[in-house]
Amino acid sequence: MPGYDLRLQAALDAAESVFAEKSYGLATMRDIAAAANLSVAGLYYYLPSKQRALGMVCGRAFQALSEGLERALSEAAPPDSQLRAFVRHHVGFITVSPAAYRVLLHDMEALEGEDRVAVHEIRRRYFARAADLVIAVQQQRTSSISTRIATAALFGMMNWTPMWYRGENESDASHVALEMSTLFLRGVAAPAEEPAAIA
Amino acid sequence: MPGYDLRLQAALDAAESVFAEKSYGLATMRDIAAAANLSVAGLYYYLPSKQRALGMVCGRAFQALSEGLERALSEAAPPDSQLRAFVRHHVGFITVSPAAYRVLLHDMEALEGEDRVAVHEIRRRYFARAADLVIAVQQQRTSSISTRIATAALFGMMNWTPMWYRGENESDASHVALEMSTLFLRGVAAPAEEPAAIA
DNA sequence: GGCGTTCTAACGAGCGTTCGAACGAATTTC
DNA sequence: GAAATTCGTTCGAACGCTCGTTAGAACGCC
Repeated sequence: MPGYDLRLQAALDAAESVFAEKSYGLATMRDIAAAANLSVAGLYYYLPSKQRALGMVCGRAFQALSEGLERALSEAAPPDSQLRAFVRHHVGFITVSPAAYRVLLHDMEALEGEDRVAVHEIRRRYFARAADLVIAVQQQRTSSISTRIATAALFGMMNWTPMWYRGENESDASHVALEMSTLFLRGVAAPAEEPAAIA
Repeated sequence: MPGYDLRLQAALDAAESVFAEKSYGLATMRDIAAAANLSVAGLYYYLPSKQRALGMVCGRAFQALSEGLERALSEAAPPDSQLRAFVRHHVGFITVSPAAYRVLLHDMEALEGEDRVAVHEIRRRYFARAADLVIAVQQQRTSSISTRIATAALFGMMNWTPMWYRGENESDASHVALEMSTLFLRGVAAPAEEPAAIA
């Protein structure tokens, strides 16, 4: 029954946008039902509860984020290019799906039970993947900055994007990604070998 | 009546920590009352409403943040030192008052009416002050990165700190601030004049 | 006795959730 | 071929509960 799954995704879209706009605690099932063009009881045919709706929204978002990452990284080989690809993908996701990412940033802490454990595990893996890239980049250089802080700084600058980015087309987003990865790569340390020979 | 103001601050402390832990939407006045060791009605003697409590918490936090900034910047003259002082102050505030900063990051959007306008104005000024520092730093260098993105990246890496920082003493925080400002200054561009003379 | 402070108890509203009926399009029955 | 039946889907209406907020009385210190 493809019709059911299509309407489930539409219900999750509605929940996602309402959570993103009002935050989980202030959002009501009546808000979500209105956004989904359903009655409240009609909405419950697709979403078992408000709490599970949050879990499904978060799970769906992180799933898309993680799958996209593997696709993006498979196209680049050297550490610098891999890191640039990672930033491009991450910033791209944030700008293409701002509502989904707002929920992940803002409301993930409101998860409980199994959903909380599962989603946190996906996130942990995603972060670990990024940390590995930072380590690979640092190993090519004489980096004085701790990996822990460098990774955190990288995520910080990317995840702050929703607060100010108002770009429209995809080239705006990849421009942001390009400048951010440049700032990061240059900031983490000068390359071990300079382009011009020293002696 | 110094006793009143002391207990008002205690009530705001309670509200701040509950907001930080549960987020504004999920926090209840009963939670805050319990944290303040007051009955619900007793709490209302100090806080006119939940909404105004959020406004007062945010206002108090931004006030402290802004006042501390002026103090921190008055001690450093050259642009680089000023930016380093700014980062040290900002990261210091986040690590010393994590609850306050969590509320600012997370729940400020839930503000309404006059409180919203007033707090947003303080934030705008604070951000503008930081942007000026970034401009001053960039003018000393050949920076290829847009000021807008650079400023956003700087705020992003600093504001992400609460997500991972678990340091205890003040030296941990200033170490983080040092590495972050180094990453940023080095990343924004190479200095125009090298420390060693060129010709 | 007065006043600043705190309490117990309750109000009305809105919340998440559920019940039982009604819809409509297949599918079956005669 | 029309009537009856099934089943996935949607609905209006309501349940019980918790929320923010308030009234009014009691406390303790000057």
